[in-house]
Amino acid sequence: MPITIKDIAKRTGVNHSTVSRALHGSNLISVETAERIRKAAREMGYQPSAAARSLKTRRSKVLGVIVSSIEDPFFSEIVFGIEAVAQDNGYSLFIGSSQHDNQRERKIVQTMLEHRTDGVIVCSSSFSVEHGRQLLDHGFPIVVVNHQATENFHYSIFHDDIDGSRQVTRHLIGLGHQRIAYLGNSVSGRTTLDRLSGFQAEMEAAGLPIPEGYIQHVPGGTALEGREGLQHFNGVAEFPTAIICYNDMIAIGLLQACREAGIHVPQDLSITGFDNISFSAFTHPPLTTFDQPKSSIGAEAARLLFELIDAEQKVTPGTQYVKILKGSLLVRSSTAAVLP
Amino acid sequence: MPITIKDIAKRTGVNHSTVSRALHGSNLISVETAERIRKAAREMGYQPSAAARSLKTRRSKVLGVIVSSIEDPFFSEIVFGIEAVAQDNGYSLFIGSSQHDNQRERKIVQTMLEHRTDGVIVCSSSFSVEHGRQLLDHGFPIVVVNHQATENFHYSIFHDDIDGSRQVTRHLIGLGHQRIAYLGNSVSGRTTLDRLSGFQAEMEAAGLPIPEGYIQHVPGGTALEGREGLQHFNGVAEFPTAIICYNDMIAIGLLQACREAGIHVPQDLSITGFDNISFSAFTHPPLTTFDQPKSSIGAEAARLLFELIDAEQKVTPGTQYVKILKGSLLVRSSTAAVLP
DNA sequence: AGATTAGATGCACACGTGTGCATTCAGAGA
DNA sequence: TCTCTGAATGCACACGTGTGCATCTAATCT
Repeated sequence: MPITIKDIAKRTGVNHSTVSRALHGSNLISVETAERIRKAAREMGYQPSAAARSLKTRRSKVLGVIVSSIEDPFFSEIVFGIEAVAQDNGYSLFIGSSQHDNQRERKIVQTMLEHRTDGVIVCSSSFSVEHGRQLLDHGFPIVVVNHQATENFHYSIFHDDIDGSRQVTRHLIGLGHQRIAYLGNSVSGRTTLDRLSGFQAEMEAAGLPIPEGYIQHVPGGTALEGREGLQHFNGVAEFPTAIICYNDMIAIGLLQACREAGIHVPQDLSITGFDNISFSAFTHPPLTTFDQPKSSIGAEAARLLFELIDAEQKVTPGTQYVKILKGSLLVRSSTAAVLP
Repeated sequence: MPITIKDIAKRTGVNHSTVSRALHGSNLISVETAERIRKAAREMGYQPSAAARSLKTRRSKVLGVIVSSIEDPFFSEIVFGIEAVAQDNGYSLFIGSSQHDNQRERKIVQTMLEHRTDGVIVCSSSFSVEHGRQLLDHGFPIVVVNHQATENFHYSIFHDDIDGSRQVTRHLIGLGHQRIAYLGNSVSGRTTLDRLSGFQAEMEAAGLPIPEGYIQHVPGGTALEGREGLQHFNGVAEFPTAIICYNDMIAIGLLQACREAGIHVPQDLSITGFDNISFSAFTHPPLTTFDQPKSSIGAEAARLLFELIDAEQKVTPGTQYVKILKGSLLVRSSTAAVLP
């Protein structure tokens, strides 16, 4: 049976409301009694009941985080950034990973609703519009991270994928590459399209053509899908000298497939990733990639959400707030100058 | 302003207690009114308040999970197993990652206490005894996973590291290796010691000596520490033909260091990992490792915890329950027969 | 000395839900 | 017709906390 403020009140001979005020540092209470009460609370090992507090204050001091898969190192670094900011503001996190499963997503949203989470951060590109609407209808402030359907949510944090992709492409062009291909992820929506258009824009700026079949998409973002990618390019007229991959995991799979096929990276083929997950430093060869500021993205999302919570929906409706963060190119050893 | 059962009561013209019973499927309520109430609840978009419910029932329907670092793929797979069982039982998870930081750990424990989590699963080998005691003093059921100080907690789930390590060692001996070294992680306590003693036991059973300097420890379990490992063995009289690593990440770092030093794996040196994190299938060469049933371990921990919750501390005190799970050897390409 | 004021504390209600007990009502049995 | 029984529903309190208002005391002012 946990200790309550009434227990403390009984022991110190005051009313429970006095205890409540003393523990909140209210200046209505004299310093001596306040100190006496705090001392008793410490000695008795008092821990306030979050349930009772949030029932009364209508603030749960909890943020909901919905992520497609928590074991994906990309997302866990974003969560890391969120958690730091949340802790600084005295908030805890409710994390749910949907695993791209609508049923699980439903249960997670249900949990957020029941726990009256003060706000929700969505880091799942596949998050369904229906569930988003459900949260919004219940008045939940929402911030989405890298989401495709930005028109459905008013507050988003984005990474500048176009800029990142241009930097990667420019790096390859600078190394003398002319036949550069793009291997995308067809299920990731806006993100893959931005990276594709950044690639296209930079190629066009350099006056380089993109041959037939040089733009391919695999249905997913894991290493297994990356392995499949190689087969696509084996079918084109002239094999590329460089392949830009949608993300690190695809690049890693492609790397393995190339090794098995006797294609040497970077001598025969340059390969680039995207995201800079921690593992990409330990591939063979270490992967040239684009370092997305994952932790900052998470932190920024949390900060924006806290602003919304403080504003209590008093922001003018109809406005759309979008914050765009930039990353930086990380050159390792999977790219090299093209042979003359 | 969320919908409450009183709102539903007003609309259907009954008392709120009738609504409460109807939504719980109590047979005190006539089927017609119950259906009428449920219909109204659906239409109004009612979501019960977790705070109010847990305040009244003294059950939060939330499990706490304390993990040392959530971005470690090893832990996230365990969490995955926990989450599945929790969801089946109508529970949600409160996840906190301590990052081996006592201050953060304190905040996490605080959160669990305030939210009156129905139980706690600890997956952090560095979890402090002091915080464990604090949770126990407040009557929290605790299940620890792979924890070193098992004597402080009554309920634990373990992976059979001794057996696993013996299987790995036997595999190498079967390939003809005689000079086998062990690269451990000095900060991981019991786990590394068990893996070490499994190695020693199997070597002794095969009548093989372990030369001076063949047992080394690095202060951590990441790839960077694995890289350091190579230097240790460069100093010994005769270089080993195989190195058993504490875990996959260390093996991956060692693999990279070997490549840079011109040591060919597995021709010159066999290397084994431990845990089978998803990434180990994509190293070069793919890593031979021991597949720890991470998801099952998490699931088993959750099941045990639910038993404790149901028993409501009615278990006889002083008893110690330990469940041990076994994994299986996974042979890939980082090990090979020793050259004659 | 009496009136006023500021400071400190208690009282009582509210938050949303669950549940023991009382109450009502209809139908069955005597 | 009257009593009894069981089904269905309402009443009221409790869970732990926060807060507006009332109350009380002692100090200050006129």
